[in-house]
Amino acid sequence: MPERTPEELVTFPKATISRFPLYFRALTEYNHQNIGLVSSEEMAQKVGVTPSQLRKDLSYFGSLGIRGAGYDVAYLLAKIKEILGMDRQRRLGIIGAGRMGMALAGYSGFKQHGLEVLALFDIDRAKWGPVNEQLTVFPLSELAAQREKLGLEIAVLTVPKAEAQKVAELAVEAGFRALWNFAPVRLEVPPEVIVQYEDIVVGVLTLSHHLARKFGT
Amino acid sequence: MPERTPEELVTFPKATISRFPLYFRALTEYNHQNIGLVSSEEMAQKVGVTPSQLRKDLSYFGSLGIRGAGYDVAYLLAKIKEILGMDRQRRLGIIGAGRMGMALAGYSGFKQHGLEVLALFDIDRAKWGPVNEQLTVFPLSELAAQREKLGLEIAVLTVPKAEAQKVAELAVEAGFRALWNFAPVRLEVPPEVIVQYEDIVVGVLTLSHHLARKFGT
DNA sequence: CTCCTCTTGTGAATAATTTCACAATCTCAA
DNA sequence: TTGAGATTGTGAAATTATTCACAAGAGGAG
Repeated sequence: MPERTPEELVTFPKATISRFPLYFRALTEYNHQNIGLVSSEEMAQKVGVTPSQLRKDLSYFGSLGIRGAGYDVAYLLAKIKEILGMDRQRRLGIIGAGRMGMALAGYSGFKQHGLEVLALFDIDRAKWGPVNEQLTVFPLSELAAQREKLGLEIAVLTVPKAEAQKVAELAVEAGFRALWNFAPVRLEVPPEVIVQYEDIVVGVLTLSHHLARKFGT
Repeated sequence: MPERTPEELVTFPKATISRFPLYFRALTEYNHQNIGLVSSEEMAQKVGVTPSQLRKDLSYFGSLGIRGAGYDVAYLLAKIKEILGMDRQRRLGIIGAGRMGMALAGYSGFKQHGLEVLALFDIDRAKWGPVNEQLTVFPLSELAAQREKLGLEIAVLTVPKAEAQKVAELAVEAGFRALWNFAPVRLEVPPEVIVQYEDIVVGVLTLSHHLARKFGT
């Protein structure tokens, strides 16, 4: 009696997944332009990778193209959505209604990627209440109740560094299994919880380093 | 007659530089706690890398530690500032005074990294004028003049995708040699111009992928 | 149906990055 | 001054990621 075969057992470079959003957006654009078929050459050029890297990246998830022809835009788009978990809406709750939290809450780019900010949380009672029609700032104590009610899956941590560990623990207690952490600290969480770190200054300091090195200050 | 020897000829992994901001912040903290000496073991633990990776990363820039003792916090901090080009202030101009641009302009974390936002630029005349005591939104046409006057080095592109290429060209014409691009497009620029791409959704889509894969949606 | 052209999919080769393991050498104590 | 204990710095090994190069189809023309 055959077991259900595991979805995918292949391992692939971590960087592969980080290129998928690029592919997704390129394909979205081709779709808008009513282009039905695209070659790895063409698409790779557009996103700035080599054609063989694009093909290799896709190959980890099956034979998604048509030999001799290219990739079917609509089909590949659907596959990539599936791979990135965008085939269903992901609901985010932002903890920390400071400047960073509010900016993220208002970011218009989430929608096209199947992401949705449904609530903010803060300890500061002065911030509690509706932000606009869609969005309310809740007391931090409502984390578990609202997660349940709104179906939140991802907790976004935009709190000061000193608070981050404590808040992460609250989020885990409240049932979150995925944290997107903007605070510049490593978090201690149970192994089943996934943490993604975001460090906004890395990019600009990389630039600064190149300026220093290339132009000697 | 000896030529001036080139500052550094070693090549190192690109990821090395992206770990330096982590080291920088850990060291800053040790400094505040009046810890004068720290081992690679201790510091690596704190930032979440292996001790040998930390030592290797630092070794590309010379022998920065003391065998048998560890790293001198103040000395290493100074060195890392130098490597990241933080030994002098870097001045940023943000092009695109939309939500993202304004959020970055108000980000309080830049200061401790030697970064300073000195101006915003926009085509929309409704946005022109002072934002607060420190900061003004200028017409895009003033890009070159203000870059010169304020000593701006890095242009931050927070404009819509469709505008990004054109705006990049304006920035290059205005004399910028470093672009930090938040628009999800690859930019065509002359080879001497450095572009750093920032893609805010990569992190959260990575989470989404892990959710889909680990918990099967 | 066959041939020719095109482009994918993928093992193998190459390149890049990380980890290992230990010699070098510093500190401190007696 | 010497020896014990600690921790760096770094070639070499191991691992991971990218690129190459070509066989395996797919599609279209005749």
